[in-house]
Amino acid sequence: MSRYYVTTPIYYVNDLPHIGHIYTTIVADTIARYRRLCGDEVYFLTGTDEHGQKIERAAAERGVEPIALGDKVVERYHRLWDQIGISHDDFIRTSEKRHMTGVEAIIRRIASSGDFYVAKHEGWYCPDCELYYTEKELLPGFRCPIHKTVCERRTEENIFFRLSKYQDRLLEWYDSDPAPVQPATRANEVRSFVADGLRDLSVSRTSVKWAVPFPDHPGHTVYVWLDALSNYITALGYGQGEGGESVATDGRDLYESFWSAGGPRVHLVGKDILRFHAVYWPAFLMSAGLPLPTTVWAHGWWLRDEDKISKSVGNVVRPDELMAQFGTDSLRFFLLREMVFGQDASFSDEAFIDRYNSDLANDLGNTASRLVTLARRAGDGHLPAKRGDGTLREAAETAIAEYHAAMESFAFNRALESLWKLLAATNSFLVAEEPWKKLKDPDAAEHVGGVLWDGLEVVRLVSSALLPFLPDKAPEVLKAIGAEVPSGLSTLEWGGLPTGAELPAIQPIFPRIDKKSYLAAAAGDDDTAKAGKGKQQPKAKKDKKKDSGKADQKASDGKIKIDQFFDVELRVAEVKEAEAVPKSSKLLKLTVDAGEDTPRTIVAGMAKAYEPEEMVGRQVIIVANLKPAKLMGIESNGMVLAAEEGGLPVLLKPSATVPNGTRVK
RNA sequence: CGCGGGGUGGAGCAGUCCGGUAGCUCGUUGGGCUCAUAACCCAAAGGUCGCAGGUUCAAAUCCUGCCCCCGCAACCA
Repeated sequence: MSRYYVTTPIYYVNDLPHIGHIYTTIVADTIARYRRLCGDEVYFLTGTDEHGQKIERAAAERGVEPIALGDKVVERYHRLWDQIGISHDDFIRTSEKRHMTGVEAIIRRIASSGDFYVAKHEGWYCPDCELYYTEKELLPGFRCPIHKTVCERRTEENIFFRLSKYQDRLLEWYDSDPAPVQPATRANEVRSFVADGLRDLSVSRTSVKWAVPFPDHPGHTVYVWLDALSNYITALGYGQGEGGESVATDGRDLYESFWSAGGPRVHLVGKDILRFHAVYWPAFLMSAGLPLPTTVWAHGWWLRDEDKISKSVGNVVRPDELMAQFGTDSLRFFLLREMVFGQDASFSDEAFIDRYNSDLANDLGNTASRLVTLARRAGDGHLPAKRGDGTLREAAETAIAEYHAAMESFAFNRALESLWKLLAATNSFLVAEEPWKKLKDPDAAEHVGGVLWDGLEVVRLVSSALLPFLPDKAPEVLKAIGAEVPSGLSTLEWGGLPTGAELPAIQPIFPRIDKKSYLAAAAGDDDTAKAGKGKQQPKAKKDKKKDSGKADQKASDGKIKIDQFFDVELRVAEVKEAEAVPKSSKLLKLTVDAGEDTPRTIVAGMAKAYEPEEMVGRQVIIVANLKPAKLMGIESNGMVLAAEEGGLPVLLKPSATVPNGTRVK
């Protein structure tokens, strides 16, 4: 028995919860429940990250206070976690006083070790965005990519953290045993990132108001990640005492118990934010002289292939609907069974249904069901009077041992596999024993009872082991076989099923899903959804990053005036030279004659469909009065028109040869 | 040399860190059973573990080189 601390990242309230958040949180919950089942004292933390410019701006757009925006999203999280059965002990919000006080305390400790310094930061600043852009991000002429206005060269004073100072200590930490960063491939990535050299980190902003004020530096606020990462200890009461010490909650000093006392401190994160957790956070803690986490575990992503989603009915992702229809436990089960923890995996309705039917409905549900029915017949509505303790016992003990080993290393899929191997062994055992043939034979009664008791005991063990995975359904199975819904250590030891007790009839706990009709219905929904949104959606997706101010020139019906069309100068041009652009998969550099004094260079995204050789001598239609732009460092003066089919361009050309430079209208 | 993921029976994937008869789910074929949620059991077919070298008694697994696929980014002006 020990103390165990497990956290999810705190989720940014700019985003509504999605499958990624759900996954991490379910994993953390499963770990927490497992540790509790093993008798550990567990503290499980999740929460929300609420500061920063994005929130500030999103709130301003809606004309509300940032905190109101946070409140709303937090409400969603609470509802969702409640629905999924997340058993967190605390939910921290970075907008809370307790957190902000704690952040201050951490910052003071870092400051006292001399790791902050003030320096100037210079860059291109857009006053409308209140943001710095790198030169790369700017449009030609140093214009803001969003507002198209000219950015100012501005200098800001920032507080920097001496991250570089911790390079060696971080490298040492990665190599310590047991390895704190998991899985190993991710640890290697982090190690090489650090080994390449660390630059000091700017940890304050003067442009962001919705943030923790930086202690002793009026006008500065704390960089969101320094703020956010601190939650892992501020939630435990760190730094909230008068002198910056930790403070007890409900009579317990949580920080002392779960952080500084030396038990496991596990951060679960998505691989996208590993760097913050495996580099910045430990460095902050080193500087503050505080203990580091024991494990930072980065998991993979749930993927879905856009093409597959639209083309094949079986691949539509709809966790909400699946949850609503088949219960949150089946989603929990799917996510943990299907993904090798640490790697990426893909999500599809079809895979979900297959898993559900074969694992939950058939192997678990049906096995429980056949055993209960048999036992009721054999025992006249009662559990067998005596235990069997036959060959299944050994199989069960092996499987449970494998399960524990897998759970210790977060190999959830393997833990589940072991349990399912045991269920298979049980079905196989039943067929070998054929208890249904001897139900009416009084001489065989004791033997049959033993066989059935053993089978049910396996179901009890498996269901108990599934409590962390299926907090809702596992107890149902246990009740259905006449077992206690257990707590404590002994639940996973052979022999917990009572004998002789009354056993009511069983109802299907995991009713089979009719895959065909579900997928057909889903396909129907999909078509309707497509018909409704079809027009804007692909476009909105493609342009979402670059373009948000373009639409305003169009009339509301989407039509333009003819003179607007004539603003576009289309001309016939002949390709004189063509070559592939080095290191580019899509671009060809063309030199074309548009009837002008000098040939012009156009860079066109057509390398996937056309070889440079076949372009030479060909006439194409170009937009001649397009503003020049740089592509892969080459200035392009115009654009070649093409129809797009299947993602590939198909060039336009005049149906008869005309002089170069001929106007097209 | 942009970053990352991957290439294992028909499909989807484990196994690779810590070499030792290649495994799971689904599907296919044949048989069995009839207690159970059209479920369950048995058997079979099907793989030169991307390619080529190397280390080793032994390589899917370790080393070297190479090929291919998929995301993302840069770049479809």
